[in-house]
Amino acid sequence: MFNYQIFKNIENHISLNDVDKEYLLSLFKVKNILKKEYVLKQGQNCNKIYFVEFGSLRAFNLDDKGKESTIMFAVQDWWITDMNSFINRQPASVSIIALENSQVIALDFNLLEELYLQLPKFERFFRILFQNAYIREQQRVLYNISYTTEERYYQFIEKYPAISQKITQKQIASYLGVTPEFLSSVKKNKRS
Amino acid sequence: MFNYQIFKNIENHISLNDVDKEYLLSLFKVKNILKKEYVLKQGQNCNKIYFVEFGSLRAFNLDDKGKESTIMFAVQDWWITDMNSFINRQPASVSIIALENSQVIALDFNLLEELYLQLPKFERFFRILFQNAYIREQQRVLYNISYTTEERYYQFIEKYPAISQKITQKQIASYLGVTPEFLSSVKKNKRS
DNA sequence: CGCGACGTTGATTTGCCTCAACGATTGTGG
DNA sequence: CCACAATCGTTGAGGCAAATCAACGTCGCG
Repeated sequence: MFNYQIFKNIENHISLNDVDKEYLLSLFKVKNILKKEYVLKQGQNCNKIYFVEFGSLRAFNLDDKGKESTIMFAVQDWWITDMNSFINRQPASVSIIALENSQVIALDFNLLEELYLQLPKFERFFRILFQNAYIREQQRVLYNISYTTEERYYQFIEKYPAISQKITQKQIASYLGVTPEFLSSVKKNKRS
Repeated sequence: MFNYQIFKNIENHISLNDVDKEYLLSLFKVKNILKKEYVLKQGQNCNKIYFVEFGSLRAFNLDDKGKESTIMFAVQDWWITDMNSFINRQPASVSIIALENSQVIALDFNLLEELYLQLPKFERFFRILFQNAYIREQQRVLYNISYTTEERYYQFIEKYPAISQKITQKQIASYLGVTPEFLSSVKKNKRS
């Protein structure tokens, strides 16, 4: 029961004893999700944060013109949610969908708040988690505003090879913020 | 001595007694910065995080073609650093410069690590700080890849009026990732 | 087998950049 | 305090980057 991936993930930053793990298991909800099944739908209130035990998910926004923009992918060992919706109790601006059959561990907002009080070391764990997430997003902003599409494409597949294997060209394009047609033409003019 | 802005900022999320404040004061370095003075130069190792007591700063990347990309602005009551450099001990990918005469409070990386150990409630404080920073950056990514330049311009000045007052068109353009000339032409075709 | 989504290609249009020029503002040294 | 230099914001011409739209072969799935 204790050999969930999530414990290893947490123990990268803080230590857990068996009592902690028992307690955590009482908070977690393990969910199996089918390919193409939605974990969250845009507009809903998102009150859970998810950890991917195995499989892969995609979070994307759908605008009023029908254009999809991929905010993030999550493969094994990643955390994912609509953070603004989760923290500030706002309607979600993204949907989260499974790219393949997956297993996630869901942690409810109120239970997480309770966890912070019961085991303050989780403040540290999530401090480090958010710190890294912030760094990643800040670098992504820099790439978006200062690099070309070609550069961003190759940076993406080099930085996230595990993700790149599981997704389509169309999905990478929506992550980069370009059309699939344009990404296709960029790839044709191979790396100079 | 205790009436620094930074204490109010911290007390938005955790409570401080006078002993805490004394201790904090021993960690802080208060710095006055002149307009156009650099707080951090790209390439250096950044081992400090800064809180803006008053004034305003700008963090920007300079690429090999001489193009500036503004990563963030910080006015009174904001925290700013090159987070990747600060946390991962990497060379900074941005410079930070004062837009006007300013006062910042600098906190050293090692002293912050010490602070986490001495006063664990600061894990909570920075957990919340990074959580919010992550949410902001994630929304900025979404804006970047799914909205037009015109939309992003008006969103920026509505969201950050205090910042908008203090900066030039050129700086907004470099934050949005477009040229000053193009931003100028966008503004001419006023909001339809 | 047949449908629908995907990846590609090409033609056309639009968004945005580059470069150059200009007046207006700001800053600076004498 | 003035004169000059530097930077800023704007405008316009031309070129490239990227979107749009339509067409077509391929593949996975029911």
